[in-house]
This record gives sequence, C-alpha cells and structure tokens, in this order.
Amino acid sequence: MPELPEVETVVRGLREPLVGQTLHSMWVERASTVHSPAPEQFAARIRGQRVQALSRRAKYIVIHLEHDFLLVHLKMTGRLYVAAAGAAYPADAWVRVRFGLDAGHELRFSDARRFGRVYLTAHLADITGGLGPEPLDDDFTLERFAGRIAGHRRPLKPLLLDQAFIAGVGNIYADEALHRARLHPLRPASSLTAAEVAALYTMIRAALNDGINHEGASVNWYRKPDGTTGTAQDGLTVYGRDGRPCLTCGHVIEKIRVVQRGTHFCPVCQPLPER
DNA sequence: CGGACAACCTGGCGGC
DNA sequence: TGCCGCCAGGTTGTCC
Repeated sequence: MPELPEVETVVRGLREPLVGQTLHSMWVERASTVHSPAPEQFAARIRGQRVQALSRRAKYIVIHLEHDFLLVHLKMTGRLYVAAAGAAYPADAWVRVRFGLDAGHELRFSDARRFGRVYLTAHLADITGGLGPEPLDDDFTLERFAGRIAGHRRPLKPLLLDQAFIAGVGNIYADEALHRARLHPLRPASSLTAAEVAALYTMIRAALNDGINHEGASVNWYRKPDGTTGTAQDGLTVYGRDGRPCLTCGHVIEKIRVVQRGTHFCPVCQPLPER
C-alpha cells in the first residue's frame, strides 16, 4: 500500500505537471473525502492559488499553495494524477475529488476504497503535528533513533507502524526492515542490544531507500501518477512471500498476525529468543 | 501506556 | 460458471 516510498514517488511524479499551475475550481464527487474545511469553503479558498511546491510528510502529499497547504492522504487505494483536458484514465471510475488547473487540465484524486482524504490548512502542523521524525532526514541519526527506542517496551512491529514513533513506515516496509535487520517482529524494543538497534536503524532506511529507488511497490493498487507500476515489489524478501523459501537461508517464510496486521518473517533468520 | 478491536470501504480472489 | 465470504491495511476512536 502507499507508504513512504510510494508517496515520495507520487510527489516526484507530480512536480513537473503541477508546480506553477493555478487551481481554478474544485469538484467534490464524494463529500466524505474532504476532511476539512467543508467542501464549499475548501473550494472557495483554493480558487486562484498557484501551486508553488510539492513535498511529502510521512504518507501525506503536501501541495504548497500561496496561502495554504493542500494535503492528500492516499490511505489504501488512493491515486493522484494530472489529467489532460477531456482525457479518460483507468482510475477515473473511482474519482472522488477533482481540481481544475490551467488549460482545462485536472488534478484528479481517485480512491476505490474511499479511505483517502484531502485537507486544506494554513498551518501544516494542524494535520501533521503528531507525527514522528522522518526516517530519511539527515537529522534522523542513529543516536536520535536509539534515544527514541530506549523508552519503549512494545514489540517492534507495532512500534514501527506507529506514525508518532517514526513517520512513513507501513506494513510492507516494516516487515522488510525487520527481516533485513534479522529481528523478530515480536521482539520487545527494550530487549535489543546496541548492535541490534543500529542494524534496525540502518535497515529501515535501506528498505525505504530501495523502495524509492524502485519507484514504489505496486503490490496491488498503487500506481505512479503516470499510471504505471513501480518495481519495488520484485525486490521484497518477506512481504507476501509466506510459504515460499527465505532468500537468505531457504527456510519457509511464515505469516502471523500482529496488531491485526499480516506479518511476514523468517523464523530462522529472525529468531525469537526464549526468556 | 498499550493492546484489542471496530469502523471506514470495496475490489479481488479462493473456495465450493 | 457463478456466488459467497473473506482478505487487504492506514488511521482514528473506543474500551479495557
């Protein structure tokens, strides 16, 4: 599903067609997709504002307008793309919100599952204030990660999925990072040695960077803004590979449920120490 | 604090 | 072939 690498790929793909465009209008096909403010105010406020930049915070796409930030969260099945005037696209069947751009072009937000939301705010922190640090930022150092993990006793899998602990990691990259770091998803955070903390830090970043370099994992719904698939799914070592051999040791990959999430791991490479 | 679980949603797919 | 029912999971909110 869209996690940090997928959202980053969407942001990169939308910069060229979107920056410099002016938002002229907004069509709300599905009111519940508009988080805040209410659709009428939302449409009135964006009208005439030029897109100045695009960035990403956790799994949010952040569109910088002249006086506001327009945020989009893709959740499970959201897709965001710029459509040429009058052109039809495969994801159009699930369009929830459209924004009119220059020369008849449109920014379309499609979302089959209807979990995704759009937000408009003058103060970014109103939406993203509770999020933890960006794992790929330069100031996210090993020391900082070690300091944050020190206070936690929770199992690693739910900790990595907690957006207040670390921003942008979802189910796929959590499983991949834990496998690369050779850590069982149920290991209590407080049980890690300094070397294991360092391995986890390194492998979270490596898994995310690999995902970005392969333009995201198109496990099912995710597509780049141009409609094509990423290739990161071909490099996954555990996610979705339950019942198949571990690429490191050959043992069968297992799948369990942890905090209601499908969790994939190799019981040999990622042992759970008895205690 | 944290874990369990429901809710939000619907396309896709396994099973029969 | 067709239908049923479950599964997928990011996030919020509720309850214990």
